[in-house]
Amino acid sequence: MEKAIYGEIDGRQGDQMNLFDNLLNSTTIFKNRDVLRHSYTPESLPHREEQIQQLVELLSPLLKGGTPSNIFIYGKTGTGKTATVKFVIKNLEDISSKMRANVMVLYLNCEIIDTAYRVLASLARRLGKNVPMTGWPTDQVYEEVKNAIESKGIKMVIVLDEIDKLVKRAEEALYSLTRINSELENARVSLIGISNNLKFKSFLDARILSSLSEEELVFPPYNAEQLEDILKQRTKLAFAEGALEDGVIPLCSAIAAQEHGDARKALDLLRVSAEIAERERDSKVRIKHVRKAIRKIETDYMIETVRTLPLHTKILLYSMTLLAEESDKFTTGEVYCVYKKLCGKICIEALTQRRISDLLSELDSLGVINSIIISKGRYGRTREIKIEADVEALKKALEEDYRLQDLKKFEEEARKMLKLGIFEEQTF
DNA sequence: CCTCCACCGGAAAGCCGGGTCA
DNA sequence: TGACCCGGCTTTCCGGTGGAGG
Repeated sequence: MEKAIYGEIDGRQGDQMNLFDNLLNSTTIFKNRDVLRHSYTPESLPHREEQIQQLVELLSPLLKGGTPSNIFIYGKTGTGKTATVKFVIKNLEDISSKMRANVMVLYLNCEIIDTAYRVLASLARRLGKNVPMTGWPTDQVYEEVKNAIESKGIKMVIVLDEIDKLVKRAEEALYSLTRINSELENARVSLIGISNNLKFKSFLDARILSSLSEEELVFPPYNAEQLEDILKQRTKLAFAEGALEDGVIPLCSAIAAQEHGDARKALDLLRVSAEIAERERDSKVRIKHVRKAIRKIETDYMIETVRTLPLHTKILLYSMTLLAEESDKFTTGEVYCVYKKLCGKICIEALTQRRISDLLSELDSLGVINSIIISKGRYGRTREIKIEADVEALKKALEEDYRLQDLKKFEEEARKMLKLGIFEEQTF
């Protein structure tokens, strides 16, 4: 990528060009790329009419002086939960300010606001109270919030997005929020919990759960045609006329539909495809760009998982990249030998082979490597391993870890040893 | 048909950091 | 504050095994 950009600039050194001219001049494909981002809330949500209607009905008591039930929303990622809720909330706020209904809505993403204190403090701030970011006892903030709601006599709707993130850190905050109504005289609080993890229900205290999920809404995954509609809708806003080759949208939709009907994936795929097309100075997004995008997203994802792997797994992977230079298949024993030597070189205690065997299984299920158990008769039974991911990209990701820096120095030596087959013997 | 290799993978116990409770 | 517990990671121990070679 970098090379390509520099290359082109070198070639045109004569002209007085700004570094960004290249990119600025070639934006014929995109009209507005923000439309494809996750944060964008569209004007309408195709194929979510039913859920919108249900949500509206559940919330309608707010405008008639009643109290809506607490609502629990469940659906996999990219099924439009957040978008739908935000969409409905916005309408609710608009109409309630028009009707002068005393309704206040607070949207919280629990991935960011992930402790009891922060939840309560955000609430307090939304209510105009001046609560410091840290410092106060949590129950004091709770009192503050309760009093503020009570004195204003408002109907409050609190949306807790990614509520599963709260359970571990702030279950008691959830508990007190579900019970707050019993302490209020002339104000009401309703909760909307959003989660993409259904198992989360089983972790939750039964009392919280029953109060939280008085009403439940399920968001099913989108199918390919539905995804197509969504992409078409966004395409109109995001791209210039005729910037997409025929078949691009169906392909993106089909791929995303295979993977759990995730609209977010579909949009990402389309955006990345377009970015590749743009970089290649093509006037249109073509099927081949989508194919490239699929691979790019795959490797990016793989790199990200590799980055977050624990140290020993990284060393293990590094050993395998070395072995992969010699042949594309190798066995547990070979990997373990190299791994052990590498550990010795950087003064790290090696794990046992038993553990390595487990780590290999984990890498297998992550899809970084592919291993099958075969029998070589007299020569034993073992895993036959090959690296599934792009080895170069993998190596690059591994070398980012400062703890593996020293292994590079050892690389040449290791190669020679591999060629000579010295790796069978014990180390030190 | 039997042997025996080189590892698989289950069970159980140990270690460690963090959280809880009196 | 220290005793205690919990869960994740790791080691120890060990029985199990498909099939090439005898």
